[in-house]
Amino acid sequence: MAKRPTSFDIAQLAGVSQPTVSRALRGVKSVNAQTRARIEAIAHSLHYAVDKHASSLRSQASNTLALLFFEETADEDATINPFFLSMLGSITRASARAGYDLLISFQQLSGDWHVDYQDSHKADGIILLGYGDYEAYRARLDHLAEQGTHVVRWGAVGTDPAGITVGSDNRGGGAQATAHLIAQGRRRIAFLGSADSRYPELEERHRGYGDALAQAGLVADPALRVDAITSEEAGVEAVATLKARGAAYDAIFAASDSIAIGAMRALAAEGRSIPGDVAVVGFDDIPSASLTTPPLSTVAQDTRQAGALLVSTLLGQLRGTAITPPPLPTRLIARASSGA
Amino acid sequence: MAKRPTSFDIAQLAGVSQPTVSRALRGVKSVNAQTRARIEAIAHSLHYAVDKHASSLRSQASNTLALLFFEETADEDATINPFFLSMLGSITRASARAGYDLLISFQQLSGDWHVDYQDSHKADGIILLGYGDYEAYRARLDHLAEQGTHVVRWGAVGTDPAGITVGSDNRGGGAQATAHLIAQGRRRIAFLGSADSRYPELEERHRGYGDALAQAGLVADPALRVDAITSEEAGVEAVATLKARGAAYDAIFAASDSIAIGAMRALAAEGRSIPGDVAVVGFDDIPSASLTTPPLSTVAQDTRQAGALLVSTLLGQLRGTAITPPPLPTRLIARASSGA
DNA sequence: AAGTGGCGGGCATACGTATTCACAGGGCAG
DNA sequence: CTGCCCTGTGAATACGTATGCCCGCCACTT
Repeated sequence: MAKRPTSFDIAQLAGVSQPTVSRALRGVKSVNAQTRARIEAIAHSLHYAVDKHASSLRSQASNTLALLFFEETADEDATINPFFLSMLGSITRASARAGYDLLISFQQLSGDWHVDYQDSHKADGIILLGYGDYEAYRARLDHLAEQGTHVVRWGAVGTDPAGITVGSDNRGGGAQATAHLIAQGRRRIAFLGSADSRYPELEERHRGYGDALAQAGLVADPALRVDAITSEEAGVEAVATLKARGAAYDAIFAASDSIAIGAMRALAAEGRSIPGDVAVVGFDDIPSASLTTPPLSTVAQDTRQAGALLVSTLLGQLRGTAITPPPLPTRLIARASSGA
Repeated sequence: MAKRPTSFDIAQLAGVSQPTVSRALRGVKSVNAQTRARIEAIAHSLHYAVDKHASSLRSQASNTLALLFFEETADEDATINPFFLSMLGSITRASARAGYDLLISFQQLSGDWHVDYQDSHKADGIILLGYGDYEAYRARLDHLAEQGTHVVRWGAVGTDPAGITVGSDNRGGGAQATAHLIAQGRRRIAFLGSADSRYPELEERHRGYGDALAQAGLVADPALRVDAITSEEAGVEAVATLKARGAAYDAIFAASDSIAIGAMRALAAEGRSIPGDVAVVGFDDIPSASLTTPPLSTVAQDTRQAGALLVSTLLGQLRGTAITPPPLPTRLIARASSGA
């Protein structure tokens, strides 16, 4: 009574053998419908649940996915990028819906996560989340690929050199944001982000920025491009850099909301009005974006779809039907910061 | 070469038996130091990692914890309470530090999560997170307790009738917030939350509110207490309710930041200035709190400690040294919304 | 009447590790 | 010199499930 029931117990009560119980509960069709029903009834009444470890050991499949968040630093209170956090929900749900458990962990780019999950059979597949210097872990990704480990990343579709990547249409989103600013009559639009290939999604957003400028017959002024990697501090510094350069600008397209929020704070400190003096558009639509003063216009990524797509792509890989899905469309959300 | 190495492979290479490998890698002291060193070297060079499922099956311990977020609704885009999300980091880290993997999932209060984890051996212990009608899942908690499942909840310490609970000093925090408002010269302080025993943490915060009023020789006016369960909508409605009642008030203590943010929005819509007409204090210090206009004063819970404490308490239970830790201290963060 | 296929299900075994027991050899006290 | 304990290690086995293989039976062909 105190012990957990096993498939043998069920078998005995049902008057069949243990393998039949196993087959019945997993829906193998070679089991007679009546027999199955009887077994299921007994299993249910005993609160029987398949022992996950025994099952995984035998079948060599853990029915588990791992979600790895990458952090730039080992800092304990480093807050995870809110955008990735917002994908947590949809990933969790999509994973559950597919019948997979989800392991979660935070990793440094430099750690040896690439060994842990593969070799211990903890998970059948891995989802990687986090901006970060791509080159820094490319070697590890390649290593995983060699081993046949299944990995999906959220990143810049079609640009990443290795592995399967799911992502938004960053270039299109960058163009949307920039075109929107142009439509508001802005002409001197600064780009706060990175055109560096180590950050492919930011690079793509910068390309979109260039696309929109070109479309409007404008020329991108190098003096208006400032490097900034996703964080509020980076946004603050970027605005300081613009000031130091003496650059004149009437709008900012920030490659992420975090940068945008930092930039807005810095602008306010400089006494420049938003959107009067400077219109601002961000990227990601994190929850805080609607609470800033003024509320931040931004390019929303479809996080709900994103999670589902990450999981389904990964499962496709597991089943051998690997596909690289097309980029997800983005959506411009015009709030007050861009003067809409 | 293509196959994962097993402990037998290591054993063969080291010229010992498989059990010795098992012992060596787990640090059992009966293994000769030289032998151990040799085994470890070989294991490392082969990228060997213990198969989690085989290990768990044999030892009957999964070395895994489960983190369950409770949601009120089955709504797909329901956003998780940001406060709980902020504990994710510290829980994840604390769990990893203790050598445990962490499974995560979202559950409806009404689901049958109480069966899944216990009976399938997925996890050695469970961490429950989420406000919610306590009565609704009390039966399930009791059920788990009977089975000897190890569970820890984040909640109201000492008030919850069953199971081990870790939580902040909600009563003290409520008093801090209220006393702060009184110190700002406010006398008609509304409480937006719940004094209902189904939400013990909110009830405790209300008690603290009462404590502070009494301390100042003030009397709690029932007309100033409005029910609101953690959400921005609830905050909006609560302010509407106050207006409908024609209640006069010069301050609001909201039992959570979400409520406070909703309330501030409603106040702004009514044309009342913050903190001029109404001072506002929230609870939780969610990330958005510093971005509102004006920035929201609030009572911060120590989420970092919280995660560590949840995990260590749970592990204590597993080891049979169960203790109920004292409530964590809270900290008042005075921002502009309270007129500081 | 003798094949011929399914269908349903039992038997044996494998998955990779941890643990119990037994045991060899050496040191040491009697 | 004998018995005894201690240190290290090997042999055997258990954990609970999934799966390959085989077999008995019945319904149909020819």
